[in-house]
Amino acid sequence: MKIQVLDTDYIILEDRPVVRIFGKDENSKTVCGFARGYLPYFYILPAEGRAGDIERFLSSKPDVIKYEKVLKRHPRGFSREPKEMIKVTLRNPQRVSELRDSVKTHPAAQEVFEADILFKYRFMADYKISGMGWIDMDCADVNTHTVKADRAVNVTKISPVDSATNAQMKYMAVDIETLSKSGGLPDPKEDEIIIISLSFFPENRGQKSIVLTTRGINSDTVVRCLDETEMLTRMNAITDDYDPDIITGFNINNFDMPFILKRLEILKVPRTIGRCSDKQAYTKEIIKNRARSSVPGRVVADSYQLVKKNFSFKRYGLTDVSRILLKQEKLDVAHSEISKLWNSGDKDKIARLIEYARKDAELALDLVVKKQLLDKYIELSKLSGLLLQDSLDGGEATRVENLLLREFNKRDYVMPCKPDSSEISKKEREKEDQGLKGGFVLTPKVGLHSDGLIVVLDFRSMYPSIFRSYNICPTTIVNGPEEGPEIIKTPAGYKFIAKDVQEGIMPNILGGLLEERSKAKRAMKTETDEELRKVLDAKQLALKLLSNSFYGYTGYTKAKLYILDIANAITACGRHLIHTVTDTVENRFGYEAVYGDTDSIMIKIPEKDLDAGWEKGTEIMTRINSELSGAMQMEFEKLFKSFLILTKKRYAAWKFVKENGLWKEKTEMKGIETVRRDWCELVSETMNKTIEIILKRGDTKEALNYFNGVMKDLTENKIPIEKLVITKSITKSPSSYAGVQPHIELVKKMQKRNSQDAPGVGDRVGYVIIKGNQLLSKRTEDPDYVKEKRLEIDPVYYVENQLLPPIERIFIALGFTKSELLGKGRQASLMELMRARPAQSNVFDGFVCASCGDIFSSAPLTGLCQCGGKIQIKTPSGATEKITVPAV
DNA sequence: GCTACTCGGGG
DNA sequence: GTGTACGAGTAGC
Repeated sequence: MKIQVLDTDYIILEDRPVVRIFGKDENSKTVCGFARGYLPYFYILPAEGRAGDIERFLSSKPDVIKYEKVLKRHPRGFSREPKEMIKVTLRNPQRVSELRDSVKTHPAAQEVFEADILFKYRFMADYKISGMGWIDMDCADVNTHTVKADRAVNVTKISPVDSATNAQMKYMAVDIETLSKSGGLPDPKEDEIIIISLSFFPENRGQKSIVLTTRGINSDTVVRCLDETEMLTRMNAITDDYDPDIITGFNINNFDMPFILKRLEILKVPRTIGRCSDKQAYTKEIIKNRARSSVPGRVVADSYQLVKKNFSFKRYGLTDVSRILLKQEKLDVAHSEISKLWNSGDKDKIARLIEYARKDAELALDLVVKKQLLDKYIELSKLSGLLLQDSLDGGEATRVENLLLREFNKRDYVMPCKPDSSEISKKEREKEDQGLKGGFVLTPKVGLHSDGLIVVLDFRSMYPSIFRSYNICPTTIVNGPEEGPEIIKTPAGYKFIAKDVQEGIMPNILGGLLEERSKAKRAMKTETDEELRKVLDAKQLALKLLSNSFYGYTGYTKAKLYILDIANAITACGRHLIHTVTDTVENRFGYEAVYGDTDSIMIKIPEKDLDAGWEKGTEIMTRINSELSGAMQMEFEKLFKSFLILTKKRYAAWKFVKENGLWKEKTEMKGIETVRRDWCELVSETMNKTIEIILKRGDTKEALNYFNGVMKDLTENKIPIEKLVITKSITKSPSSYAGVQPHIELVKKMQKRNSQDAPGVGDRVGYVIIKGNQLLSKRTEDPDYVKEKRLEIDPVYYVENQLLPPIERIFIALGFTKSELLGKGRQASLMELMRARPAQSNVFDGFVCASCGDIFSSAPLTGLCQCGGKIQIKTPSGATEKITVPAV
């Protein structure tokens, strides 16, 4: 029988482990296979001549079933011969850590290997099983009540099957509504769940969603329950019946799942939402705000976490995320309204709350299903071997390590154990002293380049290719004084054994990954089915991610194979390469390299026509590549028609790419933020427009005029207030804030006006800064209130604190001075004064009234204090400068 | 310019 | 479960 592996775990039966494999067969039926007879083991390298002592020690241990001498290769440092090690086999995985720790401290043991590999992964590695991979099992049906599956079987033989297909998965999204007694976030110890909404893909018995509730009216998709206990019991029953493979929800890992599990525990309802009755689901909060759930036989995938990892947005609330990604609206119910609706006694209001909950679960589901958010992680599982759950939750190091284990074992190498905390701090100190140098960044020719084209050349997969071309691997590193033809010396002087003597494992793995990636990319070009094309793209991305993780892994102090020399060897090769290329381009070809970072170089050519530039770029690429070794080649894929460089790592470019013989253009920005959560929309809009004018029209004067126009509109109150709203969130009760914070001051104000509608803890407050002569933080105001009362916004604040800082960087790179930037005119001269002072000296600290001593962060436009006194410039020393701020 | 600390998302 | 844990963005020197 063939199944796709979704999850594995093990149970202990008669003091021996039984591995359980949960999967889906070709008809998408659920299968659970039991594999008996597989036992945990690890390796010991005895100190010189002390193998006998180790054996005597092991023979005294009742947990040990057997031990035997085996020949294994040490993973660190090149050696021609394997070493004699002792392989210990135990009966129970749970006893391994104890034995491992006692062996580690035994004086006759030099090093212990593979003694910290999860039993299920030990099993999967030995049987070549990957998460989401297909296997063929010889098996016989078995009767059991311990697992919930369409079929349960005893497995006698397993072999991996190579298949790119995926079984149809069943998805269920969960969303709960709760009421909070405290007023803050609900607490499962205190507060109960009032609504559970579940949504399904594919449909569950013809229904897209079901809402469980203790109030409201029964219908096809609304189930009225007596109490919370019944609601939770029914949720369990629905889960059993529908039998989802994937459980999702928006922020389910940090809210819904822990909440539900805690309520189940408190109400003594079994927590068996997984595919077995003998193991409860659990969540563990690792560090604050970082919980992870485990539901046996299923996968918990948090759509919030998936969106956050795969898209770059300003905010990640369900409202914004579904609007952008799904073009769907969430039903809006402010959380303060939930209890009002719930307790209203009004059927319609309760129905509205029910539909709100339903929509939330549907959106959470749609995100995962419609945006195919799991595809990349499914591919990562197939490649690395990790279970899907761990591909979703784990980091890059976990993936690399799991893959390394399999590949090392294939060639009789053993993997080291993870370093303990004292070893990690030792490595951190080493890394601190020796340092890990990064890529080389060419000094940029700051400013606008629009007099000709820019040819952009990149090394494709630079670091992975360096592993390959220098045969860099922990297993090939040579540390002694040896030299000679068998040894490759890298530019920084690190040495590795030549590939024809012995190929490194990392170079070998990377060769496979790079090849697979080009295959996937090629297949993508001809694939017409949109769905399949997306899967190929996910695979291609997974391959890129995984191959790019190897370099970082070797420099990660918690890695089993952290080797700083390798990380340093790689970046040094990279710097050497890009250096050589730059030198060739500038000194031999006679072009100007205007910028470059790590693996890329931007070359200015006189041609202005795109096709001519394309020809020239290709020629430059060919000339460079003919001088490089075959393994390291540069690619020419894009031209910049104009290129605005602000500093290292910050630039904007008008990019042109040739696709199927046609030119496609795009603005490319690196390191220039146009959206930031503490900037109002006007800033983003003005920045984008300014950059666009500069790049596409090449007219810096026009850009400046545009900017001056925005400032003018601002002072003349012509900017819609919506574009001036700044949002910040309230994280704790307003009274407990130590300092004065603008948005908190506004909340206090709003509470005084109407405590009912004032935002509370956890809410985001949108505010604007209005004119006035008080401290900035006192001049925050509710945008609606401003509209209603026709208050004026403070243009000085918006120019000074919002617009100017980012825009100034752009104009300064273009060679403008601040006074040119601020223009002339009465208001502007004040702005100029405010701007100029802190730049000249850093004694500027705000404004002060000469008569009453009131302090202002920005000067009142009247130039006078409320008391009528003159405003002067204040310095930190307390001394007030004699300069009086002119009135406007 | 760098390092330390905070906060997200959910009700 | 043979366990292990974030990361961007902002404030503060």
